[in-house]
Amino acid sequence: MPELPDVEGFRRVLAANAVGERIASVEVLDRYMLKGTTPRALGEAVNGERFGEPERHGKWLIAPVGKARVLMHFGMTGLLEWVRRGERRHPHDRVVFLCAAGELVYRNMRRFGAIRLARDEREVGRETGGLGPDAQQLSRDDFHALLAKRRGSIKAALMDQRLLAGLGNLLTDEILWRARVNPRTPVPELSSRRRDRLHDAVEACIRESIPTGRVPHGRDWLTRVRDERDARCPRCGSRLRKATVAGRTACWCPRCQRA
DNA sequence: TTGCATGTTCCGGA
DNA sequence: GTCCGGAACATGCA
Repeated sequence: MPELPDVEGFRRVLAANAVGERIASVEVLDRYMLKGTTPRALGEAVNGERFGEPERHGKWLIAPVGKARVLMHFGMTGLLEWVRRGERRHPHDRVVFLCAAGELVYRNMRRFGAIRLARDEREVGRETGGLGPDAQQLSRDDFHALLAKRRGSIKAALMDQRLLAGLGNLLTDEILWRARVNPRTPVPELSSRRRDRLHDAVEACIRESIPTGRVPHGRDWLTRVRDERDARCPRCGSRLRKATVAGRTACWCPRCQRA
């Protein structure tokens, strides 16, 4: 699941239910999910403290708890849920924050991803590992500046979290399809006008994904059709192409997005 | 049984 | 230093 819109949805789950709640204790069902910390250190940092207003940077959810920050990454199959106290555990529940009003559950089937702990605001950047600016609030000028130093394919650039944070495989394909840019295009070959179009597409795709809390399966989205066996372009009806680009399965329209 | 999956990291090579 | 491909990580599903 988790790309920027999904994590934004998890942020809302936390904001709507857990903010102001005091953490009685943390249940670490799978300590493998904890990276750079231990169940004990996590407990000592958060027990008795209250959740503050959560933030998101790229695919990371940042939950203030007292002075500390609990950092959550969801890998490919993670999610966050608010459940009633004493609710039966799901087999993939990994870490649970117990509060009086309910329980905040970090679930993750494949166990990619991590929960990290920053002792204060300053440690957040180090723990999340040098992320670029969040893709949701990236000005046109900043977008141009980022691409200016880039040489590889545009698909690789958009997915590079150190360049800009939040875009994954699905969202990147949507953006390229909307902007009518072939995923293999080397960044230096992109005209200024096409870079503008890409920036417009980044903004539009994110804006339209946020309310859903996922990459939409709407009428004019590749995501709706990309997994079909005879997938066709929602715009022109051409047969969609699939191939590995920048290490991931890219999906694009050979007619709308000519090389 | 094999291949693939919405993520990240590490390694070798160009 | 940059960039890419491939493998690895862990798990479930078609």
